[in-house]
Amino acid sequence: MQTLFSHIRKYCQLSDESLHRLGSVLKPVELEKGSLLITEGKVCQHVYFLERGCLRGFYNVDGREITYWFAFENNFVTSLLSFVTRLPGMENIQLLEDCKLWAIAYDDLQTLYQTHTDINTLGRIMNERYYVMLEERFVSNHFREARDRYENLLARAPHILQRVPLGHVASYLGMTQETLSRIRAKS
Amino acid sequence: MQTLFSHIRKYCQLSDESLHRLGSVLKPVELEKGSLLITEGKVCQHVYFLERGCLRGFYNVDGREITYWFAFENNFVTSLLSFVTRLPGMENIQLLEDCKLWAIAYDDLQTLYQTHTDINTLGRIMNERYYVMLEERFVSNHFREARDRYENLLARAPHILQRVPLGHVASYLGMTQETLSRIRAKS
DNA sequence: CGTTAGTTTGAGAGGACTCAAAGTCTGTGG
DNA sequence: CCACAGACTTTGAGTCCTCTCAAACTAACG
Repeated sequence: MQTLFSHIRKYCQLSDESLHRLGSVLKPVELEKGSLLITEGKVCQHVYFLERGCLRGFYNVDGREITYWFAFENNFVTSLLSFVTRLPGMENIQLLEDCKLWAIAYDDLQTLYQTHTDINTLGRIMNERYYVMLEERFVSNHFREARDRYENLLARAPHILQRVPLGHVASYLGMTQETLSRIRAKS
Repeated sequence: MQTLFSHIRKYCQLSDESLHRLGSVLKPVELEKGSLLITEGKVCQHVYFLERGCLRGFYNVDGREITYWFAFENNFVTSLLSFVTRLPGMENIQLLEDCKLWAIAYDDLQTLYQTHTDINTLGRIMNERYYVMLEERFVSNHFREARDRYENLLARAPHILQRVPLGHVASYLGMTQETLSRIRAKS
């Protein structure tokens, strides 16, 4: 839990009282590689903090899995769309390694938002950061050539290639596994 | 300004005091079609509320303009990345019609966030909503065929096609203007 | 050492791109 | 009311990238 607290401290200062309250509603979760943390068709009830491991978010579009997000240590994870709208989401989140997480339930978080201003601020700041990251991803996906998208990823987040199966990365980059394999071969 | 207030009211209840304070820092802005509201290389200093008109956000990638966002009446507009990080952004925002906007400066907004809890909450909720919209866009862009992306747009936001030049829409959909024109011809 | 998951290689088809040119629409001034 | 300029859209032809389907290869693990 200290890992989470020191992660939070990077973005905003919480009072001891707020940290204590936050700590009291966090539940530890350990799951093994391959299992699904969040599945489509359900209302997402938790935000998770990923302390160890990595995972991917994916959609089923037209019979194929579209991976659009990876998370590694020290990141918050949820199906934000479903979590925020309280509607069933289309998103799946799958563990790519054995993971250690901390979960906070929707109702608990809303209560904290209302009772603790600094946690409300934390929520806003985290949201801003996630928006910004998604936007960066979005723009880099607009590179026309598959090769450019790959090289952009290589420059921006090479660690992804070291920990994630190629097929998922290819999907993340909007190309087939075969194309990505050929691009790498020619590097 | 009432337009803005009633827009806000849809998402969260602000106290009269908060509305009054918000109103006191808003500056009206009127600009004509074609002008740039935000340009790359600068730190974005404002969030705008678009009361009338429409505009687009675009990046210059590799010598060509990539339109990735449109905004119409009753939307907040900013270069969120630059606004949040306080770093120069790569984003441009251009008016596609004559527009009426309300501007709020960064410092004013931060002050309001600190002094008025309900405005902080509003900021968080707006961020959540914008994240969700971007994510939806992101996923719909993963449709493989250009035709599918077009039809998805047609189902989701047909008004865009009625108000925005085809070239921008094509860029928004990640295809050339010629391709989009041919797709429409075959519908 | 066999099984399975993951990656690479090959061949052929087709969609989207580029460059180029011809239409179409709209508003302005004569 | 017409003619024209400028912005926008469509059409054409040829090329190339990426896709699909298939099969072989490699690595990891029990």
